[in-house]
Amino acid sequence: MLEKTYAPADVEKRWVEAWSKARLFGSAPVKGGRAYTIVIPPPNVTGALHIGHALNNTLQDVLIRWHRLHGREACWVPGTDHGGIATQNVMEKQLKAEKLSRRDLGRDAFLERMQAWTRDCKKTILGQLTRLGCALDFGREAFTMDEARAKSVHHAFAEFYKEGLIYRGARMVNWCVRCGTALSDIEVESEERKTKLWHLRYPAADGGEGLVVATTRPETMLGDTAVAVNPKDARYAALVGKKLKLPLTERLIPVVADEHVDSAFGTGAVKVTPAHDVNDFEIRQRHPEIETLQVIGFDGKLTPEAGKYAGLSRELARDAVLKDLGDALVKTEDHKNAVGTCYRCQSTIEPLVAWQWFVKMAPLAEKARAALDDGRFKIHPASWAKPYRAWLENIKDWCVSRQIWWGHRIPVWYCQACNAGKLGSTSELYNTPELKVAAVSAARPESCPACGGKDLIQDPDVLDTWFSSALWPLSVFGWPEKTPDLDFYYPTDILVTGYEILYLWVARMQFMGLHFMDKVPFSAALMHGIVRDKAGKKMSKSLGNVVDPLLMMDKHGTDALRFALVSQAHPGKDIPFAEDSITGPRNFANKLWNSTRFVLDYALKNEPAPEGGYPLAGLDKAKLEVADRWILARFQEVSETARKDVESLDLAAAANCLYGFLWDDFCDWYIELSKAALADPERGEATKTILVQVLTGTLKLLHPFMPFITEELYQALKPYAGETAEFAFSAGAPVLTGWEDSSAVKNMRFLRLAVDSIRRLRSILEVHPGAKLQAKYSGSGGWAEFLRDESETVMLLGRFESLEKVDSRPPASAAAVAGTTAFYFAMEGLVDFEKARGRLAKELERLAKDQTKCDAILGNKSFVERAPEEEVAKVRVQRDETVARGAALKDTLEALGAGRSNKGV
RNA sequence: GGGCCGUUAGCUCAGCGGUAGAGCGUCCGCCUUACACGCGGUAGGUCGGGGGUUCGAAUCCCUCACGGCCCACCA
Repeated sequence: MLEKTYAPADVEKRWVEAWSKARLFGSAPVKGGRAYTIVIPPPNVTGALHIGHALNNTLQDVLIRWHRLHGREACWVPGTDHGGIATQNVMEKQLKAEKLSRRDLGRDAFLERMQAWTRDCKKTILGQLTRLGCALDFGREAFTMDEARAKSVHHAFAEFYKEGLIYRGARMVNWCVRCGTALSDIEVESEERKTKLWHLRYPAADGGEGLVVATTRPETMLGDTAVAVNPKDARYAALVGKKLKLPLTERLIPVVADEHVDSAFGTGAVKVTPAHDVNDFEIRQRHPEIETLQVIGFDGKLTPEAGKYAGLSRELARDAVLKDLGDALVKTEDHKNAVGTCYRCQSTIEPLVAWQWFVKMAPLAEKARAALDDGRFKIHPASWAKPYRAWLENIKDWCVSRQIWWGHRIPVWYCQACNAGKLGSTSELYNTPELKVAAVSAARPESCPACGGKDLIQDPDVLDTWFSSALWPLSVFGWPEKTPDLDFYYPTDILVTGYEILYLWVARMQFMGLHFMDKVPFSAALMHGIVRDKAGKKMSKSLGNVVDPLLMMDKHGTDALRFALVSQAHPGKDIPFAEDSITGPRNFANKLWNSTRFVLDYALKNEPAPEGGYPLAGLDKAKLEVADRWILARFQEVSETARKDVESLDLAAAANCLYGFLWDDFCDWYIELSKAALADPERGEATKTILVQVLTGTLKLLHPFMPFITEELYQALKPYAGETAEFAFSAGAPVLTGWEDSSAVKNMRFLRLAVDSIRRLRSILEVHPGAKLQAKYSGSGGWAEFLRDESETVMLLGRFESLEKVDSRPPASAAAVAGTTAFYFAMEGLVDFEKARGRLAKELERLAKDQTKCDAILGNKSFVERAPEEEVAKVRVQRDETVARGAALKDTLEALGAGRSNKGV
């Protein structure tokens, strides 16, 4: 016997254990089987999971369970990501609390601490995923920095190197001063800031007035080595080729003409600082006569080249320079400017020239573009395809070296002898040009292949964390080994992730997969939105609007949380979420619970299940009643709709469709109707069968969305359903064919219309809900006959004591109308007549409006002539019904006028 | 500066060519023998503005406004 209210905690705990014990989610290649594979977007080992992870993983779990239910060899690979800079930052914060830095510890000790942290964090994360109900194949757990994944990374690096797709070069890179490393272009976020545009006068070397440049970064003027103007700009034509005197310094700098300069912006003259600005760097490449002077160092402080400003931070140097410029600062205006910031620590990016490792992207991107264009890869929603293609077509090389410690060490070795002492004892090579590579290998080579030297050092940098993530769909199946897993599961079926990492991750997986396997790593990507708060703001600790998924699970149940998230997760749309989003789904869980209680306790009276249960096959369709045929037809239709929704990746639509069916169709109507049918010895068995089968089937379809409660209820129902699967997970989808039945659907629609109408009238007349009325009905055509057969049903739902047919309206009766059929009941002693008259009058008004509208439409000749016949017929029927209802209401009003109120008498 | 998405009931969102829908909230009844995490009923919308196509438009086209996002080297 089930409790009255569903209590999730105990149920969830039990099934987590049972599933785990049964190794239910394990998967292995099956000959002739059809895989359905997903690799998890591995969460960074930076801490506990947040609600975004809950969404991401719930969606994947729905897909995995759904496809398992529908017969696929589902495999969901779990794992975590070492998380590079992000994770190192977490550790550095911890160290800071102990008043330590990573350099205090040294590289080895630091990495040891990182490993320990990682172990704990992985445990937390996998525990949380388990708690969320994720059907992950835990035997396949992977980590982006474990031994197997390291092999993939080293192999990919070596292959790229061999093919000339990876190279070391000096470029202007995005340098994060706080993190102390270079970043790739897409790891820089741009942030609009209110700042100033400063106008500075640079006098001519010959004593002339020179010109005025406009800048947003006055401190970099110390590194200016030229001024550029547009070649077509007549204002400055005479100055081109001349020298200017750079204020605050003794240096003379040339004026050059360059197409890049926009004459309309600022003063039309641009100061050129090749060491600290991407554009200026490029201008210098077009004008080799320009020198380069680095005045800001990798530590974010001014270099000795900056003279007396050396050692100041960028910010302080700006203040000092502006102060010292004096009259040379001719104007200051407000200006909005986009500033690059580090996506991991939000500090302002400094563009600096450094020696880094780069991956050549154009050839890789070209393959990805082709896969997109010929449909081998599809993005959902499709609106992301365009920006994705644009990105592929304008791609720049990928800076993959990071000057941090936590990551895959770059597998490159340099020979001291061959590099003529350039290496020294330094652990930083980003300032060291033109190094000769001795070997590309994970392990230390015996000796230098070129000179036989034994003094080899490994590149101190590590790879961008996204490099190993990019290989994830390959590496988790053992690539580069040709494993049976790789053969069976690759390419995977779908990748589910947030749109914010489309370029950082999704695109690069496409690159790697297409390059190394010549096959897309996944044929579809489902890009979901971000979970926001109810005001549409991103959740963040500083705003204090974060919702802890674990707390939600504890308070309302995991299934409720999952359903709340999925039922709002339309592809590509953000999800507004607050704790009250869960109450609806929580109530729904309870509804499932109680409908099962009804079937087991009330319908089946907890009798033991007969051998083989109550199979659908045992039904004789010819002997079924309208309601029976209707609910079966609806169920078949709903399973089909849900299947299509999942196929088109609109999981929210599938969830909502099942929700509506269970609550509205099954509970509100079928269960209510079954109460009479169960009492009828001729219909009892069939009704039990339908109750059991439709409920069990719905629970199975809901299982991917709400695995715990459906498992619990499935276990209770399965003997009655005649099922033998050990778990709902592997029970197979309900099989429904041949139950479509348009006449049952039509009849049921009429029945519902009739009951709705009766209920409305009862409510208008304030008939006590418990009062049983003596009712009569009249009507012509087929419905009258239908009602005779269904009088039991109408009596039950309309709460009538009796229902008999009459030819015309009994005097002093109220009438409820469905189509052209009317139900009457006496009003004697029932109502507050005044109030009822008011409401009836209002409804009459509405009907009159409807009728006018119908008449207008039908009076429109071109509509009648040109619209399809069935549309015209629809309006005609509607008009007739409106007229009939109006007449009945008028009668009722009249009767009310004749009657006497018993209120206040 | 380009591009994309959105603007529908008080709130959050479905609907995407045939008389405006759901959930939550409101209000009014009901502890009706599965469920008060419930049942029945009710109010509430010129579907962002303006044009156009069509017999008919929330739904297609154009345009404007307002949000949001992505991309971009205007110093």
